[in-house]
Amino acid sequence: MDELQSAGRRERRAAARKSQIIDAAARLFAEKGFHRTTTRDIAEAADVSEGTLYNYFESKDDLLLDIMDMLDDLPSNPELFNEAVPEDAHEFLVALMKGRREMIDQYHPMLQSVLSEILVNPELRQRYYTEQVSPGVLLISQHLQKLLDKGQFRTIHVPYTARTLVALLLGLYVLEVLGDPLIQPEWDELSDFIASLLFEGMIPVA
Amino acid sequence: MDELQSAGRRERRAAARKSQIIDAAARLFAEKGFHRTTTRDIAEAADVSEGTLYNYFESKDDLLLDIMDMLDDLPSNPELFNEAVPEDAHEFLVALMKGRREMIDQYHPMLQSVLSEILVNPELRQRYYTEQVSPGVLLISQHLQKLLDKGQFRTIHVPYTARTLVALLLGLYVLEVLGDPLIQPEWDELSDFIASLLFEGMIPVA
Amino acid sequence: MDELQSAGRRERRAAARKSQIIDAAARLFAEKGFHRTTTRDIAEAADVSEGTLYNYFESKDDLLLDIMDMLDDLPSNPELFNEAVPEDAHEFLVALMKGRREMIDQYHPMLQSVLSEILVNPELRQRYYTEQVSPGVLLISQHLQKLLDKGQFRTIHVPYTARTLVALLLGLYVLEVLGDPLIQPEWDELSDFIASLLFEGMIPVA
Amino acid sequence: MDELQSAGRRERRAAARKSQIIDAAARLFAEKGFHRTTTRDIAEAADVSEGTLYNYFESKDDLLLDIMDMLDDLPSNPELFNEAVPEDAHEFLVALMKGRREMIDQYHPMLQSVLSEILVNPELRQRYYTEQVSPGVLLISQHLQKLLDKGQFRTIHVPYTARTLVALLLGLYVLEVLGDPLIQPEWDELSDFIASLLFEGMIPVA
DNA sequence: AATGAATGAGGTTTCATTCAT
DNA sequence: TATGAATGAAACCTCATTCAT
Repeated sequence: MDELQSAGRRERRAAARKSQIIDAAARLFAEKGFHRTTTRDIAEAADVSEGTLYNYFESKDDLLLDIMDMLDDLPSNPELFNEAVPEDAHEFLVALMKGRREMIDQYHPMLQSVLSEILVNPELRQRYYTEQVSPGVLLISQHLQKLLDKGQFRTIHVPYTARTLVALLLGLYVLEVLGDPLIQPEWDELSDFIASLLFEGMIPVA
Repeated sequence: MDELQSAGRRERRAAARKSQIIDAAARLFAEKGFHRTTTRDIAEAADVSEGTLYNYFESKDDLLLDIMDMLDDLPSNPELFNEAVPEDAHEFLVALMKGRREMIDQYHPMLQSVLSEILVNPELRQRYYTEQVSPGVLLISQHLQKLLDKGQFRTIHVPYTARTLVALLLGLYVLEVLGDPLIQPEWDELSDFIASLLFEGMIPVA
Repeated sequence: MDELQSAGRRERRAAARKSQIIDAAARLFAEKGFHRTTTRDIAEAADVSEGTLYNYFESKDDLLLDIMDMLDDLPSNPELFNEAVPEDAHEFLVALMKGRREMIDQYHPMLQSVLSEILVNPELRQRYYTEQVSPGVLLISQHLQKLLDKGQFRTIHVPYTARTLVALLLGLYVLEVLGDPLIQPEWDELSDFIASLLFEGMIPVA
Repeated sequence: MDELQSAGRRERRAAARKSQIIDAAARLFAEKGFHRTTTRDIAEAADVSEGTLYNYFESKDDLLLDIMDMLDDLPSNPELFNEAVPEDAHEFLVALMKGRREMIDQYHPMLQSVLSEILVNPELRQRYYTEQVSPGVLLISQHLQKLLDKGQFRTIHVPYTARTLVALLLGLYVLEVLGDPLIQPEWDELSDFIASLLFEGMIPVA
């Protein structure tokens, strides 16, 4: 039992180290990009030696993959969808964006660092699409279908709508990263506005 | 006149070389990313020596900046907006997306290579926001205002709407880059769908 | 105490490495000049890898500056002057030249490598003048003044005399470097000769 | 005769070009050193194209050798010695230094650029010693001998004296190059002082 | 004879990774 | 397990030289 305990402690310590390193790395990757961040930078930011990095990660590339893994395991998204399925369509979209906001706030460095590399690394790209985007589209599609079944929408093309929503979320994030001063501070208002835009349309009523 | 001629020819040759190099570089940057592309790669792809690269560009970074400059000078966007202002709001959005499609098709490598770096290079990011995103938002805002004045819309929040549209365009592009198989082939249908979504809304007509 | 010991050992090893590299570099610089010596040459001569050079020196230029720093810290010169002030003027000059000889013998590669660059590098030149030449002139001036006060000389122009001596020492070194076969082997005789030349003059005694 | 004339003109033009290039090169070599001066720098300073350099010089190294050749052909030194042999020893030294001054003033860039390289290039070094230093020492020795024969000196060791003088001249030049503010402006006074120092000595008369 | 674009060898420097302590 | 000095491959870039015009 002593062994088990110490083994457990060791594991916890190891996990803590790992996340300490990942946090530091993700922050730096987001700030300066994966390639402009040296392993020395990471080691210093994580307050370990360079050698130690390699006790926890096979390589610098591996570190990035582990950051992606973390994003896979995020509880936020699935939970949001599985637990509370708002009856109201407007509420659904607002909730979707609220969840998105929380995710961004919490994992912004990871998201940004990963997104940049994904755009130019075919391997990562495919993995990200398969593990993140595609499931996201599917999940939204299912919800849309449910809402459709409940008669909340006029007949719409579900795959198109799902992609429109995903694109919108992605695009807002990119716009925010690019420095648009409006997105982050007015997220709630924007959510509300977009929801009404999408559901009520822009055309003047009669 | 002989001198003028040969000077003109030389200039044209130089410009041709420059664009030959830029094309090769942009393609490689899009494929493997800026940092995984070596100057040797670029030289080989452009069928010149590495030394020659530096007769036309100060540095590898400068090459990326020059690619950005090219995007600034794109005629497509301004033209689209200045010439034909569709009376109809639906037409407007469809035209907007058509123009976007053409731009992507023609400059895809440049866009992709630049976007990746922008996300993690504060300097580039600000420049891109100032020179591309911000003017884009403004242009769309003005058009929306015109259409609003003509009574084509119910009262909407113009800055929010403009950002929604820009985010949508950006997001669709990112989604396409990430490998979504639906975006590019069904762009026209998607355009039409999005237009009707935004204008008529999703709510079933009473 | 264990830590202190290992820290001390590490420091000593680092200092040893540094001087091992500096020695190799100075030798090569003296042989072939700073610019014809590659970092690879230095690495090989110092029996380390090229990468290791950069763990100890910021750049190749920095290596040269560090060689200059070493010359600043030479104990020989100050000691010579501070300790034994020969009463006799003749003895003074002979001692001066003896000290010079020892310095040359010990630091010849450093001196030669530095001198060549100094001649064509304004920045280095100024630094060398300020840190080496000027203090040297001052020191000699002070000694001359003392000897003058003691009535060992007829009235002379101290600044001119100091410069004459410094120029003579510099010139003899250059002459030796240029390959004059007489300077180095007959240094002692030459010292004696120069001393008597300067003090007794060339004119036949009435 | 027409041909001869044009051939002559061509030759003169070619010689002019050559000296135009040499002047520019020597100036730059003196300013920044041989190795920090690029062929492009030289071409620009000489107002020709880089290609043209190679119509007049085999290589950049060759350019330096040609600068050395120029120094060989200097009329000043031989003339000084051959023509006026001052009867008076004091006058002799003053004249020697005056000639030296003129040579420095006129050929300073060449001298400085060549000297720096000589210090670290064994081949150049030997050539310079053989062609410049050694003959200089010899010439001075002969004059000293003549003066000695005339009874102007007490018995001195001629080779040592000659080297002392050459070292002094060399050293003063180096001191000047290093930035000593006194040498160049007070050259005449210094000459006079050194002459009296060497001939009358420093010892107080009786 | 003059040009200057093209070349490519070779230089300095960086940095991910290893390994002895 | 943690360290950090050592490594060396490979990157970017320079520049003397060539050659078609």
